[in-house]
Amino acid sequence: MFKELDPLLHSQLRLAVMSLLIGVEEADFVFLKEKTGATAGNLSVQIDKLSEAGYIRVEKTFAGKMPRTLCRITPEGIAAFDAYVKALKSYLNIRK
Amino acid sequence: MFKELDPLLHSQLRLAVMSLLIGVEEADFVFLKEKTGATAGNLSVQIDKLSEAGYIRVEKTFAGKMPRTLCRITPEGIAAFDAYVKALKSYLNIRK
DNA sequence: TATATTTGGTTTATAAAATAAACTGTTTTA
DNA sequence: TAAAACAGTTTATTTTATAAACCAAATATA
Repeated sequence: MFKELDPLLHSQLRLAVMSLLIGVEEADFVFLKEKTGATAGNLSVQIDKLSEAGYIRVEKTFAGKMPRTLCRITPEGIAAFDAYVKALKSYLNIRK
Repeated sequence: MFKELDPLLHSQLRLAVMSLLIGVEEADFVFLKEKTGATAGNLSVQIDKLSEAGYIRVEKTFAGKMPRTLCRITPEGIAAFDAYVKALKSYLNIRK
C-alpha cells in the first residue's frame, strides 16, 4: 500500500540539497546555503549525513586560503532520490 | 525556490493517514492501523496531532462496549494536503 | 596597525518528533 | 475462570532537526 520513505531523504533540508545537486554537476556550500536558506550549522550537519550515506560526495578544497566545500550527487544518490519520489507517489496519487 | 513543507504533513505516518482519509468518507482506527501498518501507540499519537491541527475530526463512539474511533478529513485538512503536494513539487520537478 | 567584521565553515547543545513499550478496560475464547 | 485478544491511551526512549556557540582566516575600518 504505502512504500517506505527513505528517512534520509524525508527531511526538508536534505531533500532540497539533493534536489539542487541532481540538477547540476557540482555545487559549493555557499551556493547550497543561499538556495536553501538554511543556517550554516544545519547545512553542515545535513551535508555530512548525505555524505555518510554515500548519496553525495564532498570535496574540501581551498579557494586561496578560504575553504571551499564542493558537493556532487553520486549514482547511489540519484537512485535513492528516484526511489524516494516513486515511493512518495504512493502517498499522493490516491485521488484521480 | 523551495516552499515550506508543512511539518505536520511531512511525516510518513501522518501523511499516510491523510492520504487514506482523503479518498474516503470516514475511516476507523482499526482500518487506519491495518492500512498503514503502524503500531497502535504511534497511530494514536499521530491521529491526535492531526486532530489538534484541525486537519481531521475524530469521533469516539462505541460499538457495543468496544471503543470505535472514527476519523474524517476536514476542509482545512484537504487544503493543507493540497498545499503540501504543491510544495513538494518544488523539490521534485527540478529535472525535465 | 590594531581591531572589528565578515566569510566559510564545524561542533556542541537544545528542542521537537517519531516510535516503542507499557498500561487500561473490555470482550471473547479455551 | 483464566488466558488471550481488541481497541486504544499514556509514558518513556530514541532519533532528528535546528540553533547557538565556536574557530580560523580574510577583509574592511578607524
